Amino acid sequence: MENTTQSKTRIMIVDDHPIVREGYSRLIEREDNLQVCAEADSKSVALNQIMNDPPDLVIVDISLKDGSGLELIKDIKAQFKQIKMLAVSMHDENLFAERCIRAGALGFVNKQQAPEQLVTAIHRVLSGKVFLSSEITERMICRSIGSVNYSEESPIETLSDRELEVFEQIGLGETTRQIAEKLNLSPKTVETYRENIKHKLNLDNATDLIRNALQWVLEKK
Amino acid sequence: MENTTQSKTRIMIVDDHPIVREGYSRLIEREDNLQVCAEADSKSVALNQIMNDPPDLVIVDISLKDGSGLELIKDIKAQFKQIKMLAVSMHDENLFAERCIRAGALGFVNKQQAPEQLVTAIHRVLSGKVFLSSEITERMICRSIGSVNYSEESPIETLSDRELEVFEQIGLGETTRQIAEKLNLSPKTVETYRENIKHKLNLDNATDLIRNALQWVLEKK
DNA sequence: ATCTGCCTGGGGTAATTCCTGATGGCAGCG
DNA sequence: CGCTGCCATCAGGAATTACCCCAGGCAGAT
Repeated sequence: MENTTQSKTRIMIVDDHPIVREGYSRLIEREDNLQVCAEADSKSVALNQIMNDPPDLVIVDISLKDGSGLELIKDIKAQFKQIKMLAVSMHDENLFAERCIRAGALGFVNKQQAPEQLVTAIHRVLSGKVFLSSEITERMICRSIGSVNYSEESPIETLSDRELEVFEQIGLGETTRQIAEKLNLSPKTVETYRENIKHKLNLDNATDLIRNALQWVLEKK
Repeated sequence: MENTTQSKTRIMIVDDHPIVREGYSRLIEREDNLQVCAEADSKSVALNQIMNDPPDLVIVDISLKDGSGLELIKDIKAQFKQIKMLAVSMHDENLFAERCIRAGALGFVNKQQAPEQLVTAIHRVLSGKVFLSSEITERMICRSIGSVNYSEESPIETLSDRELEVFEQIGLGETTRQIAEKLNLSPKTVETYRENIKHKLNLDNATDLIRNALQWVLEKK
């Protein structure tokens, strides 16, 4: 971190699990031309560090404590256009891969994939190309062509980015007020999201909502 | 893995995320007297490997693909009494720590904790001691003091029959009103039960109550 | 240029939560 | 027997939240 070798590509890791960051570091520093220049465990810390010392590439886990990594990706894209981003998640790629790409990432890797995949993804993204699993690639193409019915296997996919964030927080046991504080929103806004989610998922009341969200979080679907 | 130094303690890692396993490996192999002897991404693979070549300690992520890591912990305890176990999870320790200990693990570490914590935990567990956060330790002690029977039972035992009935209904997703109709009670009465339950189980709000009730219902099977 | 969806929040009423307290029953105990 | 404690049952009232309707700004699509 203190030794700035000129030739190496500088990578920043954003994940709220220190042990996972260790894993990334190990994989990255095994490569000759890559080095880890910074780590962060939250959106705010990440943005600060990027401002002080911008890296070439940021690896973002989209499930962060203080809201969503999706927000971070959008912010980085808005403020630092030249920085490339690779999204990582333990969640189902069907649900998040497209969102990450739309938000501004160039690639998406699932944590269950092999470690070599991550390295491959890094190199592809650094060269400006997109890295996605073949399934997601195909799905995105089909959808852009207009095959309407290639989408929405689960009603959860119909949730917007923000709604999905709130849904996850509900599943983590947070109350409306707590979610509002975490995401820096008015409680009223969070209430609206809860209403929207209930409509989209066809849920009748708050109890059902909590139940579904909890189940989803536990099953990581 | 190929170099079998006699003096080193042999550790097995069970986690379904390869990148996370990398992180563990890096931390463990930084220690002079520890080595990673095997990795597994599921319960069945883990049990097979243990049968062929038992390690000294197993690190188990309790959220595995093929069911719960809790099952794995129980199985290992049943079949290989001498193997020590350390449970790891990204989920809230309040939800799982006690269960892991009851299942047979000697320690519990949250993935959000610092990496050094994991190393500390490994050493403690290897020396036969328990590793838990101070919060959980205190909670478990308080509970054993407060309850009549000193066994490792949950405070759910302290609920009266009626309270338990209501608790189960909550876990099944019924609202206060629905429960009142089902049990032929005034909604007010059901509310009182909910209050009592929250007190006895030390829960702060309705969300936590639903969360615990649902968890309990799911676990009964 | 209009339309649609998303993000953000406010207003107002119904419902629920949460705390306090009350009644009667029942069981144990001195 | 009277006292005490626990349980089941409900009520009152204040605070909070859920729920439904609505709206502006903004971005992308048609």
